[in-house]
Amino acid sequence: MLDIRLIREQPDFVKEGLRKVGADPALVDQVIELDARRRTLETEASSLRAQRNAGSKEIGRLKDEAEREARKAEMRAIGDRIASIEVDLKAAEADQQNLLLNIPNLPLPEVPYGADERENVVIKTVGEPRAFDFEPKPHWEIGAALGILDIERGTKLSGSRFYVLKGQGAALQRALISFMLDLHIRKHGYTEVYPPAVVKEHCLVGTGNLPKFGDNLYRDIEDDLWLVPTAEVPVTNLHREEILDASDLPIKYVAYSPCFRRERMSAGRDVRGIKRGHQFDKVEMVKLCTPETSRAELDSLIADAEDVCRALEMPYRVVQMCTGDLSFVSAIKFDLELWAPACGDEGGEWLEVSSCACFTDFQARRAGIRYRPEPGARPEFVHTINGSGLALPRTLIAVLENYQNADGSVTIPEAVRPYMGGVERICAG
RNA sequence: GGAGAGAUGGCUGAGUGGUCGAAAGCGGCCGCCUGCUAAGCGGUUGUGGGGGUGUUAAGCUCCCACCCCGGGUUCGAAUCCCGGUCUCUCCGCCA
Repeated sequence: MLDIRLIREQPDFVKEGLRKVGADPALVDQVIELDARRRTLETEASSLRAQRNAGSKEIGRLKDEAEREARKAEMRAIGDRIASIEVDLKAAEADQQNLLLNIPNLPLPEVPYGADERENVVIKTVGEPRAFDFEPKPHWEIGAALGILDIERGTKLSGSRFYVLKGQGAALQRALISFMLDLHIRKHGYTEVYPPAVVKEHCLVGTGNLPKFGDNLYRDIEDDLWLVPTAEVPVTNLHREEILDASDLPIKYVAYSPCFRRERMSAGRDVRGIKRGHQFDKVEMVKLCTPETSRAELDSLIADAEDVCRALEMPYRVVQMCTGDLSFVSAIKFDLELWAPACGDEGGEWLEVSSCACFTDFQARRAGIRYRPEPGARPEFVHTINGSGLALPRTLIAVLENYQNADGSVTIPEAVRPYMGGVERICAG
């Protein structure tokens, strides 16, 4: 959510930002209009309440019965006026809030301008795709042949976009999760969190998934709860409606969680293999920090995510999103992509395994996460940052495809072997 | 799932219709005092919104809302009534 004061005081600046991300700048004028109406009603209601408060206090002191009754009638009339203004005021507040919740974040000045994903910028590419002396197979063939991936039975259980990992396949995924968690906890200084995978609506409003993107979420209507699409949601909301001490910042959390997405908008896309499922696992890093440090904290979070790619010894690249491809909540965003040599239509594909972004105070304002810069100072909103470290099925895909051997076996990356009980390769049978 | 108790400021905890944004204590901050520390003394200490003044600053000032949330009664609600959420205790069930 944008600061209404910023919109009010620098409407042209906000419009320019909205234009860059492809949003309608007219939203600014709409919000300003609603805000003016809201403030008029607010002023009116508050002065009437002041009158009633003063009048009511007086009634308490009056002794003359007739005088009291006269005063009561007067106050009753004011009360009626207040009630009717309050109806309008509540509506105005709701309208304004509603509109504000649907306005995207503004891009940082450094974000390259572009209309859509075609104008994203590859920042760097690390590692060389391996030269195969045989035709590399896609992961769904490798997995099926090794008996570690069963897409048919996943579909039998739960429908399309579900799969089952078995034996060493399941073990490998579990090993990757443990490996990543330990790396971030021990080497990068994150605190591990195990959050609920089911949350209340306000958490999703806090992170910006609602009200706009509800159709990508699974929901339990019975208890009015939602399945999380990422651990970002519960972890960011950990400190919702809190005022943190400046000395507590930055807060660095890493969480493993299952993620659930309906993927209705991507029907027909990525149908082959396990690249895009309704349920997947992810290790997610979340930071809360001061505005002054957020840009540097984003860079270090990206470095932490990259460290996973490096440790797994697979080619990867970092892509910066242009203004037109930023998400609703991001002010700046970088994707990490692992190379998968046999995915895609023609000989390999970069798989998005992490999306690292700074949300400035956009989420913090929605979730009410503040900090006190100095003892006694006015609270300010923190900046939130997050990124995967990394997303699981895709990392698994990359391992299977990059580390496959001519005989159909898959070598386990060295860094993961301790988490696989020392197993060095997965073989058929 | 059944029965009961409760939810007040950073914390503990008073307050049952007006003078309560809320006693007291603790903690925090500022100052005084004191070889140092501790103790002591004085002051101060919630959040949000709106108006005025001011350079769309700092500051000053006035008002409103908030005692879990949402309704209701009343001239007036932390206080009374209804609904909800959460916590605790006991019973049942259970990985």
